[in-house]
Amino acid sequence: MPKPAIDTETRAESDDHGAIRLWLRMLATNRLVETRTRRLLQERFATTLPRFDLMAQLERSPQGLRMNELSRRMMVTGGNVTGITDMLEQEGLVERVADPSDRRVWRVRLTRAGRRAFAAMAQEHERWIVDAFAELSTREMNAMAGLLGRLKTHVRSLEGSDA
Amino acid sequence: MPKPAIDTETRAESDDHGAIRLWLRMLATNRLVETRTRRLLQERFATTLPRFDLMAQLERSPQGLRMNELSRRMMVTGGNVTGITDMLEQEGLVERVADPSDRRVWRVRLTRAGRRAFAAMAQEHERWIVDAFAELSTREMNAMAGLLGRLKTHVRSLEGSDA
DNA sequence: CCCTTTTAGTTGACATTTAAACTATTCACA
DNA sequence: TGTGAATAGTTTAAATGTCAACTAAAAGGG
Repeated sequence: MPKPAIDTETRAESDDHGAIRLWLRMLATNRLVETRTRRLLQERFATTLPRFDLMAQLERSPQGLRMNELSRRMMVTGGNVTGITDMLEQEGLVERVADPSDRRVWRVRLTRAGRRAFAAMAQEHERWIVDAFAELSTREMNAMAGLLGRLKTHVRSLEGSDA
Repeated sequence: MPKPAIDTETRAESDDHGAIRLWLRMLATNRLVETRTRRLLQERFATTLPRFDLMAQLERSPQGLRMNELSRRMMVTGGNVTGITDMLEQEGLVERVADPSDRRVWRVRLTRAGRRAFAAMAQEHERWIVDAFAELSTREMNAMAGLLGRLKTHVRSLEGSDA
C-alpha cells in the first residue's frame, strides 16, 4: 500500500511539535504572500513593500503621524523610518510638517500626490490580498483572526516579562 | 454609552475588508514572534535567525542539501544562501562537499561542530516557540495549521497563473 | 533658574535581502 | 559531436534593517 504523496516540507513538518509545526507554517505562508505582494508592487507600481506600508499607515491618519508613531506601527526601528520617509519625501509623496508645540517633532503626512498614488495602489493591493485569501471562508478568516489576536496579546505579554 | 476601549491598531484594522484585516494581523503576529526569536537567538547564542534557519534545514537532511534546495526551502534568493553558507562555513558549522556527478553542485552539510551547536540551540528554540504558542490549545493550533496549509497551497497556485 | 534626565529624531557602521548580471557546467538534440 | 538552451551557484548594486552614538529640545526638581 503506497503512502499518500505529500510534498517534502509538509512531511518534514509533521515530525515536529504542534507549536513548531504551526510556526513553520505561519512563516512559510507569510513569506509566500509577502514575496508575491512585493513582486506585484514592483511590477505594477515600481515601488516596494516598506514604502507602501508607510503610506498605508499615513492614509489611516490624515492628520499625519510622528516618526516614532510610524516606527511603532510599522514595527521597525526609528532609523529605518527616517530612511524610508526621506525617500518618499524626495519623491514628493509625503511631507514633514513641523509641530509648533514641540520643536523635536515632525508630523509626517501624505501629500496630495501621495494620496492619489496610494489610492491607485491600495485598490489593486486589496484585490491581490482578497484573491490570496479567497481560499478561506469568511467564517474561517474570522476564526483565524481571533486566534491570531489572542496569540499576539500573549506574545506581547511575554516580551514584558523577560525583555 | 462609552465605546469599548480598544487599541489603535485594532480599531484601524476593523475598518478593513476581512481578508486585509486578517493579513495585517498575520503580518503583525509574525513580526512579533520573529523579533522575539531573533533577540533570544542573539542574546543566548550570538547568532541570527537566517543562520539558525539554514542549520535547521540541514539538520532535517543529514545527507546534505544543494544550494538551490536550501534556497527553495528557506524561501530566500540564491545569493542570500551563498552569503549565509559562507559565514557558517567560516565558523566551521557547515561544509560544502563537491558532488562528483555534477561539478556545478555543492552539497552543504552540518559538520560535527554544527550538529552539536544546533542541538543546543534547537532545544531552547523549541521552548521559546512552545511558550509563545501556549495561549492556544492543541485543537486550535491544529485548526490554524490546517487553514494555513490550504492558504499556502492556494497562493502557490496563484503564483503559477500570473508569474 | 540651573542641572540632570528623558524624549524625538537623525546619523553612521554594518548585516541582510533582493534582483539581475555573470561564470561554469550540463543537457537536448540536430 | 557541436552548439544553443537550461541549470547551479556566485557576485554586485541598491534597498532595507538593526543598533548604538549623537544632537536638539522638553521636563522635572532642587
